[in-house]
Amino acid sequence: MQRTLITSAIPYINGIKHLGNLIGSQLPADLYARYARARGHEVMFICATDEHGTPAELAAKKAGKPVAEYCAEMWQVQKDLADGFRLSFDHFGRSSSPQNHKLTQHFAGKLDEAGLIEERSSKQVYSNADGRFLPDRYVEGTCPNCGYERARGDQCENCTKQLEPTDLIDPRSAISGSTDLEVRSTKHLFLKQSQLKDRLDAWIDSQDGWPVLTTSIAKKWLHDGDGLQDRGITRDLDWGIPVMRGDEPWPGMEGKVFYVWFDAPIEYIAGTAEWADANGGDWERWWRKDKGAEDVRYVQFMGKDNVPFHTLGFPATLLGSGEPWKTVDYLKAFNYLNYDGGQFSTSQGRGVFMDQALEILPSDYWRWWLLSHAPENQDTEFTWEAFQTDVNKDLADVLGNFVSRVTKFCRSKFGEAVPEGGDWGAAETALIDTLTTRIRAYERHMDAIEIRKAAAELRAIWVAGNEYLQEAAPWATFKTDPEQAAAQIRLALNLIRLYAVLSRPFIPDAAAAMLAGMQTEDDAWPDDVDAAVRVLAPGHAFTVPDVLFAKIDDATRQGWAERFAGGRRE
RNA sequence: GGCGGUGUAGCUCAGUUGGUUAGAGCAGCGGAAUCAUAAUCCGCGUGUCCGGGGUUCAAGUCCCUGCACCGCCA
Repeated sequence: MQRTLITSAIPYINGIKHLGNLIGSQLPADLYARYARARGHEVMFICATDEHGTPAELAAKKAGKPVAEYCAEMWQVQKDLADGFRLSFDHFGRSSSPQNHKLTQHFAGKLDEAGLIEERSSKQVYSNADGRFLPDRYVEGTCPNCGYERARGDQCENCTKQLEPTDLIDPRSAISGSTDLEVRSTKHLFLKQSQLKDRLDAWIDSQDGWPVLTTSIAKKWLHDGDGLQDRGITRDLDWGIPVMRGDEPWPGMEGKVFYVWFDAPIEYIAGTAEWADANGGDWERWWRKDKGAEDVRYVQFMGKDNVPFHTLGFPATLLGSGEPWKTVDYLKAFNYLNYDGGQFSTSQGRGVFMDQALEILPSDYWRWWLLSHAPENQDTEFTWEAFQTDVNKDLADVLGNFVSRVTKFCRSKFGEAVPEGGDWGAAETALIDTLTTRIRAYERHMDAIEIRKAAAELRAIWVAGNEYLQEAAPWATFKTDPEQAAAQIRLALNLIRLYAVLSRPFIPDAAAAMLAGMQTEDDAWPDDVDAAVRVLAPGHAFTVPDVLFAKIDDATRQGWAERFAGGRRE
């Protein structure tokens, strides 16, 4: 049995994600996971929340809660939304889990053993009023270059000049506004990625068929300027994974935690360990090549902004450890989804967020539109007009109406059971040939994770059913040859089951409703299409399903467009 | 500023290693059908493939250059 490990980039704990985030990793990962399962793969699909770092601390403070409590609550919120979108994770973990603490500390220890960790001193701004070190971006002040008064310590947003916090004039804490700041010396651990440059380069070269978007980003970071830079992997914060060398204390690092970007990808592994602890499974056979993971195919999904960390940062951790960890085999990166002529904006509340989306429509509408327009090759535009016409046409008219016309016609002429009698002829053979060709193409596109092409093929498969009905015209043949009409409608009823199986990765709820209507649990993949359209035998009872997809009318669409134009209130 | 990406039909997008009259869906126009969520099916595209050079027997597809938009810069 083919084994497939799938991870989606883990969403940050701070707040509800918008549809652009959803289509950038979690949703396509779910599509692939569902497809792989349908094809009989053994699948492990892992996602989690990314919980550490200063933004989480500040969000908790704003909410007036301890950070651990805040994260626990927000994890539940994100978990519920993931369920609402039918994201079929085998486990939705937390980067703050004990399993991740242990693994992150383990990796740090191994990297140190390999001579890849170096302690370095640096100067950093300390805020006496806040009682903490301030990350560069949380120091504000006047830009020495352009005089902008709200420049951040890493960069001036006004003139884009790269800055050091100590460059700022009249610096203050962005957290409290306090000007009681001082520069203190502090020690941090650095991962000497520069020493791994050639190994990473060779590793990337050895990958077959990676998307251009992926390799070009990775290569740029490897070769641009001075090449791959060493990276600080610790921070002076309270909230995070305490710095330890495996199980041992790390002298000089007391009170410090690992940087969120170091521990976050390790959560892919730790999340699998969380799954194993909860379900009694074995996580190492997914991740350790010496313990059974040699035959695993590992596929990652992420937005393009995440590519450097997955092609270089995380592999540096895995390869540098000197242990036989499973590394990614195929990495699928996405561009951005824009919203009605601009960007989705979390800060401005512009666009549709996951909770709002589920409030106004069932998840299948969103899943279908987003996946069939996935920003695979370039940024893609979401407009309400396009969403309305596409969803109405594809889901309500082409697919939903097909189910209606077939089941209702049968009910009125033959009753609610698959009719018997009659024979199939040239038209039926031609349809089965067409479907076979298209289903094989659909499989190729899904195997290659070419999502838009797969969606287009699936739609064409739906259309083929309508074409057949139009040509066969059972409503006409019924008048002259009821037996032939019975044979025709028998095939059409079987198409509903077939469509449910094929469509389930995209629209799981509608697919379930279709199978329920056909009163069958046979969801076998149609390796043999001719056999697949004979599963529902004469006499098999069915029910007419409710309308699968209600249409979106113009007034409703306009209302949504106005409601989501901006200014979401938290 | 540096780097990267994008620019193809009214709209959203496909166009493999350069090779027959540049494609799909939607929208639009015309027709057929009437089982169905006024839902379906068929037919219809003379598009400076952003502009300008160049390589080639042949370029949307390669090279140079200009323009526009977008992103990234740890």
